[in-house]
Amino acid sequence: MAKVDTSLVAHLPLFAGVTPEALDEILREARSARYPKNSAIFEQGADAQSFFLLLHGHVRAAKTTPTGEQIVVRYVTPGETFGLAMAIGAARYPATAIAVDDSVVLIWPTSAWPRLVERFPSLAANTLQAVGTRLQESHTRILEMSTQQVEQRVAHALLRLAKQSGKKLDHGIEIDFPISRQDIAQMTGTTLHTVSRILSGWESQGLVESGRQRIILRDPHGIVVLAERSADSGAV
Amino acid sequence: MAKVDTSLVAHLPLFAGVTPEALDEILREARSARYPKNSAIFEQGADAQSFFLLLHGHVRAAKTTPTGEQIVVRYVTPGETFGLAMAIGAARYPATAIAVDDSVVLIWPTSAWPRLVERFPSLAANTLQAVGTRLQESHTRILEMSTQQVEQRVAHALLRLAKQSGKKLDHGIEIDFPISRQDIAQMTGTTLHTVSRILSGWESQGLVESGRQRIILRDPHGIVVLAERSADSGAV
DNA sequence: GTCCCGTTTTGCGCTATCGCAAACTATCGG
DNA sequence: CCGATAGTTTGCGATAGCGCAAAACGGGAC
Repeated sequence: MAKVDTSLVAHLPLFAGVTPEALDEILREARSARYPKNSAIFEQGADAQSFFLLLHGHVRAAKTTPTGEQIVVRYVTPGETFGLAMAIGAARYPATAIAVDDSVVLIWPTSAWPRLVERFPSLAANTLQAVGTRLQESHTRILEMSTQQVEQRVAHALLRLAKQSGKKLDHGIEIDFPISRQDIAQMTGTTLHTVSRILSGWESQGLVESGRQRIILRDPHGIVVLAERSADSGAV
Repeated sequence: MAKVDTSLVAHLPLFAGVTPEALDEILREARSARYPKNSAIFEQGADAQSFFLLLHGHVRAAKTTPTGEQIVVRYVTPGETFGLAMAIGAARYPATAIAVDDSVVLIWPTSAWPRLVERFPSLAANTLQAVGTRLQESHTRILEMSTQQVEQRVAHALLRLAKQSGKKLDHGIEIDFPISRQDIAQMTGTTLHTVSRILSGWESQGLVESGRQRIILRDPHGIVVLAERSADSGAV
């Protein structure tokens, strides 16, 4: 099995408080794999046989209803873990994970988790922290969906994406992976039509520049203003 | 300090894998307190000086926007922990906790957490599991808010409450603590007006019986049917 | 027993947003 | 270079649910 270079991952929060030797031992249990753009890493409902650490690329986690509607649960960025079904004692994945870009991941068998946690308790503590943060973010999302209009929610979503995966250009911030109107709709609880209308509007105001699966925030601050604007303050 | 009886809490999932002696040691660091109905246990934004385990009663965790709108994040039932800001590395509480009934809690100083986790790693693992489950539930809630109509969301919310805190009566299931239309609205992302209308409708169909801060599901199965009904299938 | 206050009910107009339909357009494979 | 395909734009009703307002109600405090 190809050995994984510890220096690539040693600095990750996940491994905070883990000695280099221990890290080496942890990595020895992992294998790495590459997933091409648009390929599925695991499917909702499938046996949770592995958990993952994203090294490179971007992964979209989406949850589907019995009737086929989807929401995007989150975008995974390099350095984050995903597919931790075992952390909640679930035997099956609660969502589907798709590589939105060519992606490289480390893969551990789920069965290794209890042993790893026992030998390296800080893994559990670090994971708890990560999951707690995500819970936090979930609550914020619920709060937004409950209290804000679609335009503000979209603004917040874009700002979050830009912060997480924004590439600074001289003329703005570009979201660093392919993302469609539909994806944004599924992040904000609306339809691709409404997202399209909103982005068209913003584009004509010079706030964004966008195209097929591509969005550049030309005026991030202007979008912050939109995001914070309370429902009434009228336009134009 | 009054000693807490270990037998009351030994069976909780939180303490799974913890020996009786260890449990004793953990409990020695806690104090207990009683909060009367409608009193605040902690406020959003306050210094997270303690974390809590609910022994008796019910606690509502709510998150407030800068503009004053609220959502109910969850209802805490006996045996669950809350106020675990430290788990996500936060120095302040992200929500407000209110006792909705006379409630009894165990209280640990936040500062004790790192030491407890180090000495008793299963605490971290168990907490991770609990937090993971809540993350899961959050995602389900987001999915519902994104894809279902208000009536279905209210149906789901009531069923969840009934499952969590339902008291079986011969003529139905009663939700075991005071809950207003407003509370349900804040759980489902709607207004108290709409909730009131929906409950009135259900009441006239014999599905529920309700009054001031009180709801009895007379026909739980009928409500399940409502909850699962897809958007189109019309009424009457 | 009576008063007061928080909760609930209900009516009515309004509008943000959906849903459907159709045209348009980049991008990629060949 | 060109056609096919997936993604995007836009128009036009339809409507679920909000927001406001006001009345009715129930329960506890004294």
